[in-house]
Amino acid sequence: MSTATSPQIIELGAMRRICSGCSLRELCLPAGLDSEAISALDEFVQKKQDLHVQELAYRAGDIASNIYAVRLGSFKSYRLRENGDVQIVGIHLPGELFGLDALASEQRQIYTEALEKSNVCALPVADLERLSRQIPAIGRQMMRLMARELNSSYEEHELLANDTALTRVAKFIWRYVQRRKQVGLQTRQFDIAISRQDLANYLGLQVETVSRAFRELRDRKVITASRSKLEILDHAALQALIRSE
Amino acid sequence: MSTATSPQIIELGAMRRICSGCSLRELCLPAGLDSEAISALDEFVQKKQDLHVQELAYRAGDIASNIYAVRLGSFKSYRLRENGDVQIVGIHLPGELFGLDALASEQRQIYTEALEKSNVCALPVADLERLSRQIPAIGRQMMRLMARELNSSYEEHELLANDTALTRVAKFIWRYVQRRKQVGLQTRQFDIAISRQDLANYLGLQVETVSRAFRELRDRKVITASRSKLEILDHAALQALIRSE
DNA sequence: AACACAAATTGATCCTGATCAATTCGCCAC
DNA sequence: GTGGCGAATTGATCAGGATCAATTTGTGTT
Repeated sequence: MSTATSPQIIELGAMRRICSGCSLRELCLPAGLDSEAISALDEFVQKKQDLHVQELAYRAGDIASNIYAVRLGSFKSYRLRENGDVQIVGIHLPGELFGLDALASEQRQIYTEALEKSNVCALPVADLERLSRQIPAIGRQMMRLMARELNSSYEEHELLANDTALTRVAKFIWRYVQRRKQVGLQTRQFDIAISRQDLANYLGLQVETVSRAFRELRDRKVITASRSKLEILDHAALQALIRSE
Repeated sequence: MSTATSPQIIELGAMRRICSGCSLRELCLPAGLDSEAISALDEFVQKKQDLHVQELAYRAGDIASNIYAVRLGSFKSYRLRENGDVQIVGIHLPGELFGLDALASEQRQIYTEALEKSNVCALPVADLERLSRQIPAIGRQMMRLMARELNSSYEEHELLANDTALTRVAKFIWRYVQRRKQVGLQTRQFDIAISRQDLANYLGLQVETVSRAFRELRDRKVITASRSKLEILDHAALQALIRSE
């Protein structure tokens, strides 16, 4: 039961204080930077932060003082609709950045909340701006990361505009697995801290529909799933489901 | 009949070659920059470009060499789905930038096509990068513009995940009007170059459903609409429709 | 002015996913 | 281990929008 989480714990132990020693450096802000640039980053990336379940990294209306890199755990970003309902607009996994949307000292438009016990690097925006003036590569990397965000927002648009419930869920799982693979996490069986309710909300569906999609995938022997435990039985079948749309 | 377009023609005449004299400078890249920074921009923003209906500013796979500012006309950005279908992910109006998603010399992921006879400023990315090294304010402005893009992608997520067909159409029209207001264009009656088909595609609906939503809005005396001519009869009612979701 | 063609509208029916309503399951506290 | 509670599942019904099928309407052309 606890085997699914143990690789993460080992990884946490291996992490160093700073980018140079961080196992996520290839995927995070330092990706593609030379060692000089990374050393410069190291001086600023000292602020690490633990967050417990449901703790907010920031709330809408806050002045954006940091961007964040997920070291461990996961997060959801959400807006509050006119009627007070939550709309989840993003999920953040280890090695990914969040809070980029409020760059250049604007006010936060969204809330970002830990889905489980998590740990982040907080990167002060002011430092980053100063730094990218000294080292252009860092500014360029920031741009690249924001561009990546934009591109994945297009993928989301596509999913929400056209895909059936089953396809949405299958795509979500597939992409989730790909993102885990990126950072060297287990891709066969693992925990997803995201509740069915949150997943439904994010995918523009109802909980019941998501539940039925899971059952369908279980019936087709593509996955096994019980609460937060997920096991991919047939990666190929999952991919096939997505391609056929 | 042609009265709806004549304000635009007058505006075109008033435009200068460069940012300093451009009527859109308050909303475009130069927004918030001091006159020194704008002068620096002026040296690079010389490349203007006319595009005819259906002409592509760029296609997926291209190396991104420019970002674009719409001076006149409108554009749609789209992805090609696995099955070859188009998925429109963005609409660009005068005073807005597009092509930001491929910053930092990545390959284009999307196509951007003129919806009508249009005119853009093409800003070479290489120049911009050099420029923002000299003048930090320009780099910061770029960041701010990308952040704005991200935030509007969250609004789109919300719309696609939760809103009914009528609300989607009402929101689209409302936001479209707000964007026109921004740049000082008519907000009571005007042309929308976007076809019902494209609008449906963008909003994740079928053409017939969009058509029925227009009829509903017409029945409620909120708008009049015939093909591309649109008139807002009751701004307040339109806004009320959106708020009630 | 009449024609031709594409775009938009309208109508009828179908189907996917929403909604309403119980259970059942997993997990934590004691 | 047992109890309790929220999360998830399952079932039955409903409805909003998709789909299929004609028309109608605009618009540009000769």
